[in-house]
Amino acid sequence: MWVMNDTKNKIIEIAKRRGFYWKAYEIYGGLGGFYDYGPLGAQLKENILKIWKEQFIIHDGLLTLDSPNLGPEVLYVASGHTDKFTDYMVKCEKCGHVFRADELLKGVVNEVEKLDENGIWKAIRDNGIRCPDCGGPLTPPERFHLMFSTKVGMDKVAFLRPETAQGIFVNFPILYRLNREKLPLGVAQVGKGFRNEISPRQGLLRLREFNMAEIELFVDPLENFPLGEMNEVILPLLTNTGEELHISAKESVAKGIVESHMAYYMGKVILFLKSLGIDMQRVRFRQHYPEELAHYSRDTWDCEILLSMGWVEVIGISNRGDYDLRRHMSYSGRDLTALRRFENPKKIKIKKLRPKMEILGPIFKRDAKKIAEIVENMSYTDGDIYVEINDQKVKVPRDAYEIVVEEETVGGERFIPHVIEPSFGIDRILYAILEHAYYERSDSGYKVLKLKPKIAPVKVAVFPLMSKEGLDEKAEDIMRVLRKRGISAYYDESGSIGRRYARADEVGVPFCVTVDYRTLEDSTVTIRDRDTAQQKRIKIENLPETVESLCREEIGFEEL
RNA sequence: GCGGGUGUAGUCUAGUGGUCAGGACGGGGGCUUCCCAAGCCUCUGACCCGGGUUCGAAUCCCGGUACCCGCACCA
Repeated sequence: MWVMNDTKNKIIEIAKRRGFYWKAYEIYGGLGGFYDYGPLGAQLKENILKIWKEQFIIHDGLLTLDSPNLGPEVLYVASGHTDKFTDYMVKCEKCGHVFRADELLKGVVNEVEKLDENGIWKAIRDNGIRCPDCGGPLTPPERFHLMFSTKVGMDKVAFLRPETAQGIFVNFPILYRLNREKLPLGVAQVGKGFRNEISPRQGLLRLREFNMAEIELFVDPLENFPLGEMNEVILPLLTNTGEELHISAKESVAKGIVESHMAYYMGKVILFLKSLGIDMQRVRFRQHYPEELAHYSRDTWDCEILLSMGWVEVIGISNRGDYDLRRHMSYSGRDLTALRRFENPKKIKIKKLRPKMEILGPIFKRDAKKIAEIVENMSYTDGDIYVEINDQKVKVPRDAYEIVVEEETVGGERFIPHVIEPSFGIDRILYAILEHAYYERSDSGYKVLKLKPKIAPVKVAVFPLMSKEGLDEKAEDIMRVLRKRGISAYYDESGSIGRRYARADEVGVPFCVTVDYRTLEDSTVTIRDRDTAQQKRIKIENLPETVESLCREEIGFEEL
């Protein structure tokens, strides 16, 4: 374990020294759970997100949404977060241990979740509950809010979003229309989330402000999702019954282990992580135990990556059912349903009431028209009808209407879509990439980040073998040409050539170009591959193109 | 939030109640016979913050803050 922990410390050291990330606000002593991304880290994050957007948004034609970080109180009341995100904590006065009050009262009091602060305190005293560790007396409960709150304007309570998802749910009707009223409808949002963690730890792994990329896939629960290209992707599964399986996505659905939409995304996640350079031997999907599920979730599979501190959740795929839309419907009063179209529109015969005006008229005079309207819209009935009009109940006799049978065509039925939510912790993924990319060369012990060219923050370093006799100017020219092609490049003439290679390796620069004396004779340069330290010589005029295809991973270095 | 530990240049670290806080690596400049962190010269730069004890505190004490480990928490 200490060996593994060592890796973590080395990553932290490089991250700070070379500019990937570091604790925020350090000159004021720092602030727990907040980090700055430095030049390399910010670029790395951007590259990760670019690939994410390509694979999840563009490839699948999802809609993108960019909604605010702050939301009104009612939004989070409806979502269930104000309830579920507030814990009442009690502390032992003797040994100082802190407990969740609801945990202590479970089994002692019915409907613990309905108790407020006073109710909890009363229940603790009435039942003589004491510290489970040492038997000491407990303090009154204290609220601990896991959402950051603030005021909008003078006094309107608002919360910073703990997930980007709610912004998508409340926009379902618009998005549904923009998708031409078709399901499945996938909406993606990349942005920040905020959670006031009790104790943020482990650097980038537990942040109070973090980067997330979320998809809400609205589906018809009656429809099975075709897995397409994901059919044969092998999923490493750990079920909540403790079963470990390596089976294809297709099989996982066929065996009833994974719901089809979720299986599709699990396949995509595997391909995504592979393209980021994550070691597939250290990836698994772990199914949540029923008691572990979030308040909105019916089933959750966490994608976990093995890091030096153990298995770490980086992506969660949840089946949120119709929880969110149902809640927002009831709190907002808006219709958030979708239409399930029948393959063949159904003809339905319905019995309706048709008022007979010749009878209603004489009885009700002026009110006859209004009463007729009411009767017309009533569901089928027989016998005398009582109708309320002008605050009075009046009797419509049976002979004042007749029963007719009408045929209607029904095109479909309305239902609340279910939501499948793959949610990506970008900061955790970024950290996992660094750990999996890190190694020390066996011969020299030098540190290397074997970042894939696609995500490497810097693609090329250009060196003059010596900074004289025009080699330096030539090298700087080459760097400028590369930059103009949109390739992130830097120039380095400081120190020996070996040191410059080492410096580049440590931050994962995949390719180094060196201008030497032969360059002046035949306009060729050497290009060096980080992972093998091998060099090839190519013409300067071909360099930008070559580097471009290398960085797009269209060709490998060995093919040069 | 609790218990334990830690906090010295960009990084890793030495150190003691009392001269100028030492080293290594890094970084800048220069020299060099220059393709994998070579060498030499030179420069750069630190005692987490606040209070207390003391003639004197980076060192001891208290508080804060941050990190690490454990507990708890982690929708």
